[in-house]
Amino acid sequence: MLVRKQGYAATSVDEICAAAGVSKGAFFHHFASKEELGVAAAEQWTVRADELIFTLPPWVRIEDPLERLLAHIDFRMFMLEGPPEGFTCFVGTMVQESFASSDTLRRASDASISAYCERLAVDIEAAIARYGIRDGVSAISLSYHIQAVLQGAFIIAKAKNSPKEARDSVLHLKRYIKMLFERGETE
Amino acid sequence: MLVRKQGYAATSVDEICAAAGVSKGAFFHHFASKEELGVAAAEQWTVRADELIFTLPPWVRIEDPLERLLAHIDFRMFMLEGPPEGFTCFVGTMVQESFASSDTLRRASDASISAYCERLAVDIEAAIARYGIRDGVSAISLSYHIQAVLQGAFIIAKAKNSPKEARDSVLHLKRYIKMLFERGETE
DNA sequence: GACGACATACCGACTGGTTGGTATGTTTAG
DNA sequence: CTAAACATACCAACCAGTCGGTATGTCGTC
Repeated sequence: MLVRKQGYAATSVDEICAAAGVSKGAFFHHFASKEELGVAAAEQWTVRADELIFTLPPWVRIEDPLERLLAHIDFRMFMLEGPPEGFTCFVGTMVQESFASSDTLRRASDASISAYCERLAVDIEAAIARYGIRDGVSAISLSYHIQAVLQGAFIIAKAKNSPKEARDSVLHLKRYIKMLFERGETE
Repeated sequence: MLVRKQGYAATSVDEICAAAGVSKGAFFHHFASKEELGVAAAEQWTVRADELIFTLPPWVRIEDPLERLLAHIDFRMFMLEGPPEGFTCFVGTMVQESFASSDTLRRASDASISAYCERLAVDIEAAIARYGIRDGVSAISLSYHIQAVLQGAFIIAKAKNSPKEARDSVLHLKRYIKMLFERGETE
């Protein structure tokens, strides 16, 4: 999607229509406003991201939940190579633009991010159940932390116009997760 | 600054002029374009952030570099309370909007972020020299990781409209740093 | 199966307002 | 007197959103 590359505000309805090959009349027939498109796009993004990350890749069938989690991190790190429109999180970008101007868009973005984090927390929970974890860290808070590191890595990668520093940051995340699970007490 | 709250694209030159109490003529007398204002704002942000984080707070005079680093993390976490315009990183937000449309703005944002990270790396380097660190982690890469976690935490806080998850993420970062330095081999 | 009544999908010219930027005039300081 | 600092009025381009119109069903009724 164009909006993913350019941002929500920077992409006009005319551009969207031209790229999608539809008329402006058709656009406003299906969406009452540009904002409504943003909400729909966020919902679709939730579905697509879930597929792309939790369904399609082969490593999602790794049995060991901790190994699966680490493979997940590796996968996200691998995505940092290549152009920003390949790794950028659509809702992460949109929420920064819209949280001040549109609560509707903010909520839609939040819903998408939360859905991802809650899905990821399931795997983390399984890993904790099997291996235990240090300091009684909760699955959901670690999940949000992973999300935060990734979002931050995207920003660094865009600013640097290079994936190097971002990749290193995700490596730090991976090391942290390993450390949390090694010697973690099973309760 | 208004741009910090609303974002670069979402803030018009007229608004900026009204808020600053100057006429549009005066604005374009000082800046050739809106983009040039963005660059100047990024430069000013570098200075202000350095003061706000590395000069003014009392804890910058803590002698132990590791304790100082951890106090720094606590400080950033504390900033997450309160409204977004209080904790938001101006250049972090701007780079997301502009990296696709203006390389000039992207470079200006990068310069600001890099300046912060390099300054922080000095403290980290001192901590490593005194205590050693696990896995031969480099000061500058840890510095960028800290930056990434903070930027990511800002996004989460904005999406959730609450600092809770973001605060927890920074706590994870703090735990990670502690773990890196505990039992680190001094070379 | 023929007919009108109504609904849905779609088109693209148009509008009112906003945008970044300019042209031109006025004030102020050295 | 001059040049920089500022103000005012203005512009063309662009923006999201509207509106009258058309083409294509798809019902119910006789």
